[in-house]
Amino acid sequence: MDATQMTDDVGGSPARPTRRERARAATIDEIKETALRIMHEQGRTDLKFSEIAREMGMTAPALYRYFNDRDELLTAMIVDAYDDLGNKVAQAREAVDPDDLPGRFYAVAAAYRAWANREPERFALIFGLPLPGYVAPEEGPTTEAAQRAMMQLKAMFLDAGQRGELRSPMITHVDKALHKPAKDEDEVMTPAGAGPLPPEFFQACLTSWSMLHGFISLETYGHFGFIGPEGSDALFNTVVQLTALTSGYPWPADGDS
Amino acid sequence: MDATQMTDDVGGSPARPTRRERARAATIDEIKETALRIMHEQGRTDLKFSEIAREMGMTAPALYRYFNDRDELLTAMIVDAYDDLGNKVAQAREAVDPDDLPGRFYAVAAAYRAWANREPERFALIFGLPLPGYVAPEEGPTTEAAQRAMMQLKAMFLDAGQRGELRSPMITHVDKALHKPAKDEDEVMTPAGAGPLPPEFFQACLTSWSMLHGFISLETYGHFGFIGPEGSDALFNTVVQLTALTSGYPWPADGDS
DNA sequence: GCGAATAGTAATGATGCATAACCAACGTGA
DNA sequence: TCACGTTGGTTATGCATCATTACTATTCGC
Repeated sequence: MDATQMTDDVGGSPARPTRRERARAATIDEIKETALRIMHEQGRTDLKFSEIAREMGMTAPALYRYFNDRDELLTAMIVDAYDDLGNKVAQAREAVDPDDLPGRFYAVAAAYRAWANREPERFALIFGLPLPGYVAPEEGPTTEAAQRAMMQLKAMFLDAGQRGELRSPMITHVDKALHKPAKDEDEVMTPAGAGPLPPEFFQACLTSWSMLHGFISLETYGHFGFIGPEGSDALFNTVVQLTALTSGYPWPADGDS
Repeated sequence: MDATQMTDDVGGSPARPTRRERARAATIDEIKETALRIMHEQGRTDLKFSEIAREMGMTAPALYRYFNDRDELLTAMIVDAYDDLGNKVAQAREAVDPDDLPGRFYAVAAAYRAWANREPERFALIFGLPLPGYVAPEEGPTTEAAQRAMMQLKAMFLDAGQRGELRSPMITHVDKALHKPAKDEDEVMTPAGAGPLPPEFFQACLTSWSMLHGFISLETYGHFGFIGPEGSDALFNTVVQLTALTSGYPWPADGDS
């Protein structure tokens, strides 16, 4: 029934994706790539079936074979965006010596920033005002994808915690409401084999996200244009530093980068 | 020529706005109010002349008498949004005892937050991805309005500085690029009769903005839904506290609110 | 009151989404 | 190898919306 789910259908033959399935998957990828390209070219986050089809040398109704409606395609685009962001961040983190915790923290922040600056439309797609008609499917794939991406930050704190490198976060109160995230979500967000993250560091995780996200968001949309690129870089370094220091994450005594 | 500027036109008859001018100004206000209402009702930041007109009991082409094109109306909406935000923040600040600096800081942050939560569309309009076709007029009114709003934060630091209440911000490097914002902008952003803000506090001003903005942006777009309203409040308090502490702004030793 | 500027309407053309009906191609099984 | 069913695609249709042109009515100011 659901066209988009036929590709990764379970039960069938996991070893051998049939020829048709491969062709279908390729077309789906091409649709998404085309949609993404149009988003970049035009600086918008909404999509027009007719335009995508035209760009692909197809006709609009054909796309309905692959996505039942606009929202389904949008959902796929959002999930892809979250996953791409998460992958880029994870990749950046793992490219740094595991013992260099500050380096990993900086790499994660820098990857987040670079991704946003490189793809403002995708950034807006997942972190901006939801598109007019769009309603995210309840408890659906977008939420899960968001949690996967968010987990990258949490994993970093967990890792530092397991190495006993976390200092106490710079906060006076740890609020009860933040002690326990919903259980099922916690399962998703906690990497296998890791103990639970102490509540104060979960809170630190969220404040870190906020701080980094604020700079990145303002920069991405051009609100720091008046301080120039060098100013932006300097400000970013400062924000990263403050984020690490306040969250209890290891940071060199006078390190600037 | 420029329809939107006829209302606050200088030079003309300052004492006596003619009947036509008054009617015209009223209509312009109604257009903007209607546009804003539609934005709220539909959760979108773009505008459709036809819809605005219909809502006003008019027809679309009539609006072109007041705004030459969509961009002109958008510019007016953006300026109004910045001004409203700035006013609300200033208002909140001035409602607190001038000697209670932490209270003022919190009030400003809370006003920023409340404004964003109350008007997500306006928030997106000025802090989100620019609308597809729209190009902000160079050196135009939007930039000035943005600076006026931003000045509220700067003024708060200036005031604390004049009272000798500022501690050193928690940063190791003050970057040259941030030392001198462009001169003309500095004129706009510095309230009359105040000495210049030392560079490290200008930097602190920007980091404060980033930190607060990050939380507010994520919360406004529903990314903190999973921690619930109490969790959001707690997180906000923490972020405000961290912002004040890291920026050198006065904050009680163990104050939570 | 008269004329010009201003406000408003009706008609036009273009575009987009979505669906239905129809056609082509491919691959599997007899 | 040939026919049939599944899948992919196009043309045709209905509906809705928006910006603009050309035209009409109103209203102010002298």
